[in-house]
Amino acid sequence: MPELPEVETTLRGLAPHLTGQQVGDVIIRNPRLRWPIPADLPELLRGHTIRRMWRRAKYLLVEFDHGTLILHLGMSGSLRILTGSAPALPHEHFDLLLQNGTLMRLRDPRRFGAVLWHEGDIAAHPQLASLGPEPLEKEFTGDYLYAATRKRKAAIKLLIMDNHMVVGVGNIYANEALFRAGIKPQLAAGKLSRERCTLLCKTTREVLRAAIKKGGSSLRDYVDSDGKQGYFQQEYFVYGKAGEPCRRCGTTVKQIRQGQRASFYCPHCQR
DNA sequence: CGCCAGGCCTGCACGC
DNA sequence: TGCGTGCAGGCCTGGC
Repeated sequence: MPELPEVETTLRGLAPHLTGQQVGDVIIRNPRLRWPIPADLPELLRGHTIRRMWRRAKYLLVEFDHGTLILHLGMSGSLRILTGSAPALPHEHFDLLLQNGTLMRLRDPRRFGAVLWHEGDIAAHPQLASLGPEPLEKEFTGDYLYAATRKRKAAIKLLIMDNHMVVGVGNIYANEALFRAGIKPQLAAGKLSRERCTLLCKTTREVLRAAIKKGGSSLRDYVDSDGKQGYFQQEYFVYGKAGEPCRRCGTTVKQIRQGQRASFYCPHCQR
């Protein structure tokens, strides 16, 4: 279930293997992801060179001279590098073969992910055009968050998970960032002071950075690994801890539902 | 067996 | 009218 740190780690793992390489072939075993994988992708990519790989929100972008391959891991997707001819296992829907024998393989049991092709300005792509700032870039500041949440009655947790507000903050890290900031997830976003916005901005970056750092240490297993990527086994303060004592104060961690998703918080530490 | 997990798009209802 | 906002539904399968 990739959140931004997993996507970033995937990017860092893939980029050295793919950048500068020429595509030999594309294999689509099952095109039925969130949107169909374009059937003409093999013809589009064969012989073309990967110029650059980068990330916007949770979209992985593989740039060619004539367009961009957009990859999204959805909820259960993972990408890994293989060499030689590895037989495909169930749920391994898509391969990008390079002329040097390297193979990038997409596995996505739940098929919420996506493989798309876009020609022209990638920033104009419908899926990318209306995204908010990257949480780890300098545009995401306390002042920005403060301004963007004024008069908003929605719960702060829902808003920091909203890609128009800031991208890449999934359920786990939203819960953890709010705990670290001492902010109750149900609090109406518009009621946050500027100071608390600044703090939340800071803790959001902290939890994401810490997770990326953890992910980096598992990168050595990237090639020819068994492919089990999953979450980095990080110690969470509140996520998944309903009924357990808060690690900070001992109060029982509560679980509620917001926007059909589980929220966890400490009623004592978070106000 | 049924339910839940999760990202994120789409569509609906509402109010200014 | 049109937009921003706030909800809810839907897509999937593995694991409990």
